[in-house]
Amino acid sequence: MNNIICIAGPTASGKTALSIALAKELGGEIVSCDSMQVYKRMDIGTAKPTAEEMDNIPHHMLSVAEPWEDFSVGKYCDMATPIVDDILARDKTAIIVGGTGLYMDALIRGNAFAPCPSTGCRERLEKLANAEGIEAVIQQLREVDPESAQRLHPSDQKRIIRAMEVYLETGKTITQHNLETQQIPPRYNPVWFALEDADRATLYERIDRRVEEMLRQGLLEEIKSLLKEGVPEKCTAMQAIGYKEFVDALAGRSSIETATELVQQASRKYAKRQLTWFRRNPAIHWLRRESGEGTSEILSKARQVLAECDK
RNA sequence: GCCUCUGUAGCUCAGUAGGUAGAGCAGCGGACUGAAAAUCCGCGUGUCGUUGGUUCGAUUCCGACCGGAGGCA
Repeated sequence: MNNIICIAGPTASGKTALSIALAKELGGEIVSCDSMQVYKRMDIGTAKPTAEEMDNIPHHMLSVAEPWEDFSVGKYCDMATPIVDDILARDKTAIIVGGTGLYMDALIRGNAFAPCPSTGCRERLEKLANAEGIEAVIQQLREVDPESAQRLHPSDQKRIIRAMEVYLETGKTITQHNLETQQIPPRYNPVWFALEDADRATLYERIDRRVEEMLRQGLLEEIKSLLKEGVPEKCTAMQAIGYKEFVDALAGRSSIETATELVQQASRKYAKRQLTWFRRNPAIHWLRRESGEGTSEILSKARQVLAECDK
């Protein structure tokens, strides 16, 4: 009997509904795996489940950080791992659900991340890149970690700086670090699910409708009050889809209509990237939603897979 | 009714002095090890409005027709 279940899938694919239905059936608890639902007071735009939807099923890792905090995969794993262990210790099923593939993989594999101390090292590298161009950082990286310098695209400034930072902070190259973490066997062995629509257009329609629904539920008010309490416009949380675009509109840099379309479009692209991430996970059982199918059909498909796994 | 402009990718538009065409956006595919709802890479998907004519060859030149915009009546 496997007592960890992962539910992945693109945005607006029905992960929340499935996870709660499964939790009721199995006596499980839900661990959210979403890089934006961790922030407090960002409820509507991140599509957090409401108290009514949760229906008394325990939910973890929702609203655990302040919007101005810099959250990260590392923090997520540090917080979520003991929660999962506790659920298992109480002999209940842990249902890990969310759309942030990096976080989910890291939690399951028990990744040890290269430390990220705030010694100003990253800032210095960023300054160098801005002043002399990223080529200067690539040059440094090439000397200590030629594999990374070769592997990373010259335009991918973020990863180039990160690679150099890891070396400067730890004395070990990120190449070596990655190699070592790959050797470690996964911490957990879950049953993997991911949701997918038979027809991409159906997903896109659902995304469009959901953005409109968020506006009706008061997304603009939510954003206004975050700004009012002093959450900086450029912090990580405000980079979330549905926030950055409406921040621009509220500041008069675009219209609400334009922002709405941008949010819908960004969500479509995001859904595509999520699917790309999950597709390369061979352990995933894909729950394919044919047109017109709802949560009950998906739930019974999941049930079948679980029965197979129990044999 | 007449005159002028216009019709090329899903959208906005280039272009071919006649040799079946290319940009941006959209879309599709991929990468991803402490910002990941972030960041980055790759890929043109086409009855060139329709139909005749000229031509070895027409999206390109000529005619007619159809659709759109404007002007004169």
